Formats: sequence, structure tokens, C-alpha cells
Amino acid sequence: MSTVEHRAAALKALIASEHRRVTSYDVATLAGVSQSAVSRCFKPGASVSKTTYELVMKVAALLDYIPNAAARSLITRRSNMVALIITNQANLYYPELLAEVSQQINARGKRVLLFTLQRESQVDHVLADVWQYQVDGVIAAAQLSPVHIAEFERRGMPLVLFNRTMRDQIVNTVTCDHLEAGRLLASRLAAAGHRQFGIIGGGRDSSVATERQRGACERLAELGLPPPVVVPGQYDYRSGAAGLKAVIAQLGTVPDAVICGSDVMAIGCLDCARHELGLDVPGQLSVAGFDAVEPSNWASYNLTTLRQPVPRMAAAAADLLCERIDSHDPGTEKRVFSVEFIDGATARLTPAGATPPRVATGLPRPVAIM
Amino acid sequence: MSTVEHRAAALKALIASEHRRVTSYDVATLAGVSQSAVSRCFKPGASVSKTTYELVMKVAALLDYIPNAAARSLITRRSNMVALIITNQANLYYPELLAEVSQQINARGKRVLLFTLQRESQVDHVLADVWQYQVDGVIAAAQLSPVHIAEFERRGMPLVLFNRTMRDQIVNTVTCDHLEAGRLLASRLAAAGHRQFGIIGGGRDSSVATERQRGACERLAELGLPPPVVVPGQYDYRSGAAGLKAVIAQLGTVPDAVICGSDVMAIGCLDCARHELGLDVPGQLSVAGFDAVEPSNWASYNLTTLRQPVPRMAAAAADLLCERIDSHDPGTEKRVFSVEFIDGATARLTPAGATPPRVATGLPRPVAIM
DNA sequence: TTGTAGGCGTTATCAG
DNA sequence: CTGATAACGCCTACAA
Repeated sequence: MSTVEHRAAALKALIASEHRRVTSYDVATLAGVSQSAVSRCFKPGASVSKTTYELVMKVAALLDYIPNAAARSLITRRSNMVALIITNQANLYYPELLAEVSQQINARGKRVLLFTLQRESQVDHVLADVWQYQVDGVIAAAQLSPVHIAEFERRGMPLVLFNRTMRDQIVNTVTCDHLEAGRLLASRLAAAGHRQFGIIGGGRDSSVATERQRGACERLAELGLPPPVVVPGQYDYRSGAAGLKAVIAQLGTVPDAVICGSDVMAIGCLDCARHELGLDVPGQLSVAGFDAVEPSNWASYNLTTLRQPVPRMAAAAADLLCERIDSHDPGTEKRVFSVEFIDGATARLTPAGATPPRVATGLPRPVAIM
Repeated sequence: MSTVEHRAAALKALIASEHRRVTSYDVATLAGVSQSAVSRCFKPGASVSKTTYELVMKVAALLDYIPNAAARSLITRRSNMVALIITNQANLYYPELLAEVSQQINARGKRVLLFTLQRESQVDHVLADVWQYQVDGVIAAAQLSPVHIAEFERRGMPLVLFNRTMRDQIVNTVTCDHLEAGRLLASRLAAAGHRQFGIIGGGRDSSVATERQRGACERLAELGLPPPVVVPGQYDYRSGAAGLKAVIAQLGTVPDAVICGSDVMAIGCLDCARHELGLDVPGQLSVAGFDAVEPSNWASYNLTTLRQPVPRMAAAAADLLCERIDSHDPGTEKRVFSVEFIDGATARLTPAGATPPRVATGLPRPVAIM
């Protein structure tokens, strides 16, 4: 007499010899039910009797059967995959972004198909793959052109941009208010008496750095302070040192404060100031960054910086995308978060809320800065 | 008279109204060829006349047609996807690993399905997804149990472990020789006259830290030095400071050198020694790490450490996996890389190749240390 | 609750 | 080189 275990083993051997996979049909045959019954057992909330369910599951386990996602997505037209397009830089500087997005997407029953970009030019290649793989939606932490955005539109592919803003584009985004962040930093530094600023910006393709820089400049102008010296940077450690020297060269003297477009540049700036130029920070020079990356909090730096709520932003991006996927509604939405001020030890600051210097324009001073 | 462009536009509208995708059949109809002809045009190296090819491609472009990967993988039994399983920690400390692996996999015509692990317990969940999605192979930078490994075997799923070794398991791995790295560091420090060592290890589940630690201890014993004080760590900044204090407490004095299981811990140790305990590093205490992460090279640290050739290892992992996938050969292989010594400024060292102290056991001294 | 039958969109085979 | 036809493994009305 042959038990179901024995017959399962024999069937498995046969299947292996035929170089094919275990299918729902195999399970059905062995369990003595129809193929659709098996299918229903693997669909949550389907109508199956408890007896059938248990029998099918037992046989499935015996055969190591697992439904084939490709076949499923063919008929459901849902791959349950989301593409995540991210630049190398973004992952280097916010490694937690990836983990958070991935966790959030998985928590919503979808998988992440990952594409990392080394160069801007790889975008076209990556998008071709995205269309092929029939992902349900895309989260992009990379610069897309309006032409690319239009293609998403045309194909009806839900898209969420992470920390990228596109002027005049109707598209879902999750961002921090980087303009406000730049203004805030300028306000706080100006309130503490800094007058001459240097700014080390980010790359040309980064809307984030541009916004931060614009916010700071705007605010300094409002306060009637002398125009800051602005030099470009590439977001890396070396840019910080090079940027500081360039600022000093252009100014002919050491500025009161340097605002850097990212923490890594701020740290480069800081190390250069202290170890290479022998400057006292914050005594002679204040240095501030953006992002609050892990090293900014280390004892050797203790950087004055602004933190983005990356985990919350990642969750929002996942949320927003899944909403768009499930609702089939092409409407767009922008979710904007505020930064958190990190009062480190690399800038001379007066306590938040202290009276800032009267603004040159004579405007009433803002009620609250933070 | 209706041009092909007009008819394409009309067909697209029809397809959209039917809520279905553009298929190769649509292209075939519009181009006046068979569906198989269209299929062949998208298969590199297939036998198609130039005329047909160009006609089909033109029509395909007009319709925005792109082959459906799910349907293809159903029949070819190849998804051209590779799962990458990585712990959050690994991505935090080696963010370049992800980018490199991803690039290498893409360069080989495959995509990366990403799974990040927050906890060990998520492995089972992740593996279930891996089977569902019919990936062609898996690269794992996470700890898998022998039971998991056996399941890969059973399902004939190619697997490459990244920087994890499994005793008595027949499995493909790409690793650094961490035992050798630990020995090397101990040798160099001992050669420079350090006698009493402290070691801050890694978590229990990390074979990497264990090997490094074992190598160092082994070598110190061979050299007849007093047994080092070993304390556990969790790979993070705080563990470095806590570890240093624990070592000092256990020893009753400051050791000559502390070997840390990772750079981040070494940096924590360094900051604690300098800023909290007021110790002169390397004057009173030498500190060394492992991994040569980016901050280890910053001016404030300039850490003595060992670098793993991460890009080469990533390429090797991708290579090895693709080989296993394409060859259908279940044979396994282990690729082992050597670390590179980074002679920073946090340890007193004599130049490489200088005569080390005679070993206590009287064995002939090794020909070359590096 | 269960089984039957058709189709998702592609590639592979084979005859012409 | 080209076209007809049969899979691939599953989901889903629909009928029983």
C-alpha cells in the first residue's frame, strides 16, 4: 500500500527527470482535486472547504510546490514588483533609504527590482528594463528628464520621485522642504551674528542642493547681509576642502560661516579648516552641513546640520506609490516634510527663539524660526 | 489614404480602450507579418531578413511595444532576475557593495531583485519570495542556516555567499581571507613592539569578525605574547567606545593596541580614547580597524586598517553566480581574496618587511608577511 | 464548494 | 527566412 508520502516522492523524481517544475497541476493530481482548487488554496480569501485546503497544502508541502509568480502576473497583469531607481551617490550618502524603502515595499506585499545608476546616461537603459519587467510602479531617487516623465504618463506607469522636484511637472513627489531648510540655516547663523557667508553647493543635476542654496541666499539677502561667495561642489569629501579654499581665495579672507550642501562636504571642509589651515572651528569659522549622516554625529565632528526624516519619507514614498497603483487614479500628490535642526558644535549659535538681528528690510521678525 | 502612422494611432487607442497591453500580435497584424516574425526580431541572433526586421521595429516603436518579460520567462524558464539578499548592516557599512553587485549583474543582462533583512528571522519569508519569483540565482550577504542551504540544493537554485563561510557546507562563496587578515594585523603590530592587546569583536552571527579575531589571537599566541583581552561588540560606533572601556577595565590598564572588528568600531574607540579618556593615539595606544570604509580615510581619523577589494569581490560574485546559472553544473567554488594593508596614523608600525621579533616557538620566521 | 475551459503573451518546433 | 501550432503555469468566469 502506497502512502501519499511515497507517491509524492515518486512524482517528484519523475518531474525532476522531465526537467520541469512542480506545477499546480501536479499537486492537483496527487491530491485528487482539480487544478483550480489548488489555485484557490493559494489565493487568500478564496472559497475553499477546510478539508480541501488542508489536503492541498499538505500535498503542496510534500512536493515543495510554490506558485509561479511569472505565470500569475501574466494573467493578473500585476507583477507585484516595484522598480527602485537610485543613483550610487544617493545610496552612498543615505544607505538607510534603500533599506527603508525596501522594507516598506515588502510590507505592502511587493518586491523591489533594483536599478542603480552610475551615470545619468544609464537612465534610458534602465527604463527599457522597467517596461519589460512590467513592474507595477517606480520610485526614483534619480534625475529624470521631462521626456522620461512623459513616457511614464503615456504608459500609465505610476511614478514617485524621491527628493527631486521638477518645475512645472505634474508628478508624485516626496521631498523635504530644502528651500525652507536653507532659509532656516541662514536665519540661525545670521541671528548669531555671522555676516559673511561662503556656500559650497552641490552638483548641477541635484535639485536638492540647488534649493538649499537658493533658500540660504534668499534669506541672507532678506536680512541685508553681504552676498555670500558661492562655489560648486560634487557632494564628496574632497569638494569640502577644495570648496573652502576656493571661498577663501575669492573672498581674500576667511568667512564667518560656510554652509555646505551636504554633510560629507561639511566634514571635508571642517577637516581642511582644522588640520590644514589651522583654523578654530567654530571660533574663527562656523561650518554647517545638511543631512545628519551617521559620521556627522561622531565625537570628532559633532556637526551642526539638518536632518531629513528619511524613514518617514521612505514610508511616505511607498505609501504614495501603492495608493496610486491600487486606485488606478492618475491624480498626483506632493508630500513635503520638514527638516530637524541639529545643534552641533561646529557653529556659534544663539539658542533657538532668541531675538535675531532686525532685518534690513524692516519687515516684522518671523514669529518662530523652528 | 491611411499611413501606417495613422493606423498605429488608431490601434493604440483601441488597445487602450480594451484595457489590455500592446502585444507582439498587435505589432504583427499592423506590420502584416506573423507573430513569430515579431518575436524573432526581438531575439538577438535570430534569423530574420533585414526588410522584415526594419518594418517590425518601426511598427513596434510606433506602438510603444516592448516584449513582456513575464511571458518570456514562462516559456524560457529563465527570469533573468537574480535575488540579492543583504542585511541592513552590510549595506550601511559597505554601501558600495550593492552598487557594484547591481552593476555587475546588469552588465550580464540580468536584473536584481532586492531583499533587505532587518532581522535574522526574516530569512524564511524572503526565501519564500525568492522561490515564487523564479529568480535564476541568489547572492546572499547574510547568514543562512544549513537548512536554508539545503533547500537551495534541493531546488537546484544557484547560490553564492558573500563574505560568509559555512563550516562543512558545500557552497559557492566569495570571501576575503579574514583569518589571514587578522594574523597580518597582529604580526605588524607585534613587530612594532606592541605586547598587550585588546580585541573588540563583532556580533555572534558574523563569521567575518569571528575569523578576524581568531586569526589575530592565533598569531599573538604563536608569537608568545600575553593573551589579548577580548570583548564583544555590535559593529557600531558605540560598541567601539564601550569596548575600549571594557578592555581597560578588565586589564586594569591601557593596552598597547586595540584591534577592532570593523572600522566604525575602531573610530568609536579612537574618539573615546582621544576625546573622552584623553589618550594619545598612537602615542599611548594603537588602534586598528578592518574594512577601510570611507570615513577611515578622513583627516580626523586616518585609520590604520585593512581594505577588502569590494569591487573585485562583487564582480567575482556576479561572475561565479552567472557561471553556475549558465553551466547548469552544480559544482561549487570558493574565491578568496586578500586584504590590503592601509598604513594609517593610528598605530605605531615599523615598515613592512622589517624583522619581526623571533617567534617564541622557535619556528623559522615567515618569508613574507604581506 | 468544486470542476471545466479559455486565455494571459511569449518562445520553440517544425514544415514550407 | 517565414508562418502555424503547441506549450509555459496560472487565474477566473461559468456551469454543475
